[in-house]
Amino acid sequence: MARLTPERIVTAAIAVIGEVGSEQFSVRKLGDALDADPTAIYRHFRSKDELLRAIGDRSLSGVADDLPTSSWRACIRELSIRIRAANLAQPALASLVRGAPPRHRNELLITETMLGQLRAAGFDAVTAAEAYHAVIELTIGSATIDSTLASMAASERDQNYVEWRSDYAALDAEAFPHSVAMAASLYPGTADDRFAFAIDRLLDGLAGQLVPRSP
Amino acid sequence: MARLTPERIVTAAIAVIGEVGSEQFSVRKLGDALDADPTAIYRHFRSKDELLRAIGDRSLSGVADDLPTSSWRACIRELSIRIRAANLAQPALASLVRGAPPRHRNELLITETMLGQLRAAGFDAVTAAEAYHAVIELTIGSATIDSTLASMAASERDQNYVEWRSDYAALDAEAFPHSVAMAASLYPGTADDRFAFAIDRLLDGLAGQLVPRSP
DNA sequence: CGATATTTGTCAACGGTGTTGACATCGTGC
DNA sequence: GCACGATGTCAACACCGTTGACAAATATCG
Repeated sequence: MARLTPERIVTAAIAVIGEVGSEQFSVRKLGDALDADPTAIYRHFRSKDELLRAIGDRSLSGVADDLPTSSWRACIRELSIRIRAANLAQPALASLVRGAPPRHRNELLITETMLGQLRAAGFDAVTAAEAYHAVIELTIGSATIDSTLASMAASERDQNYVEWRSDYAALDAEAFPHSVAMAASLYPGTADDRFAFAIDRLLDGLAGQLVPRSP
Repeated sequence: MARLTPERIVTAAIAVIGEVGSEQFSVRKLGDALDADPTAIYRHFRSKDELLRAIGDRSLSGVADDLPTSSWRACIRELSIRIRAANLAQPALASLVRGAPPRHRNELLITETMLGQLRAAGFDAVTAAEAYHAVIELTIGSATIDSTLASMAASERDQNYVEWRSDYAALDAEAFPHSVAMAASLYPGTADDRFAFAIDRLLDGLAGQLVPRSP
């Protein structure tokens, strides 16, 4: 019987990443966690990158389940919030999104769901595609920027915000008047709040593209 | 006289990245390009990460110069397009944006410019901060997603699009009806076009937050 | 100028990485 | 039972970022 399977490897890899962080994750550590020779992994994945993609897809499982059906906006909003959360929890997802189109199961499900919602909302094919790309870009960008912060404890995170704001406040007020004046207002709310604001404004703008003259 | 300076090192590093790509960039290759021992670099930068940040800031030079003054939307639009272009040309910028707030000169200049435009447009401090974060998130996300494609030749890139669309078209039409139906419409226009659409819709949404009852 | 102190470049080395090829072992189909 | 392919093991390759000890060059000061 095969002791190792792709599923077991991915599960163990997620556990290892949870312990040591995605930066320090290595094939050798994964081998140790599996009580197997590190190179045995290469019997199931062609490369570490392929393994990372599988990890990414795993962490997207369930993301498109039980979404709100009240409106296309509510559905896409919730979906993008979940995608962002999955990315924050699992930075390995980054390697899945880099340039390559969705090829794995859960990715395809996300695309299908979003395209379906946009079409049902009344967007024509090209605009729906553009809107889809826009939502994904914003979601990935937010996750990328917040990823370092998300891996910190809440208190440490707050401490960072305090420091950053005082850094801005300490700038040369002549060269950077607005930064200084707004120092206290920067990084408002939580990172989740800021993303909610951003996606809501994007959805506002997208809604404006809909049926300019029908009702 | 000091043969090596931070400026020379950064310049050489950008050249090396241009040749071998940012993935393959290493301190040893940089040392070769400088005709110096690789470890000499550590006399000028504490770590490779610090060097990457300096590279990032260098590639942002001029990004905030001569921006359109016709409207806040035109200004922010152009600025974000330039930031995205800089990120695509120089993937090392990614390490600059990950979680850390702007600390280098050009980054601070970008923040200052954008905050100033938003305040002048009439946004209150908190909303201006939220809008700033939203624009940056979308810009970084688009650059992240497009970075792999941007490093390819135009013909190769087109070839990729063709393949991806046919991948979608070949999906199971029962499980992924919208993906199949819209296969030909996916990845519309150029990546630049798609970003322009996205930033315009986000700016639409942000404009909707302005003075709901004044004029 | 000379002597001294600090900065800068060189070298060897450490501990780590992803990956490959040769070899042994195991489970399964004939 | 045997052969064969899939899987696990081991040693090794070619890299990587980084550090410490030492030499050369430069700056500082009497």
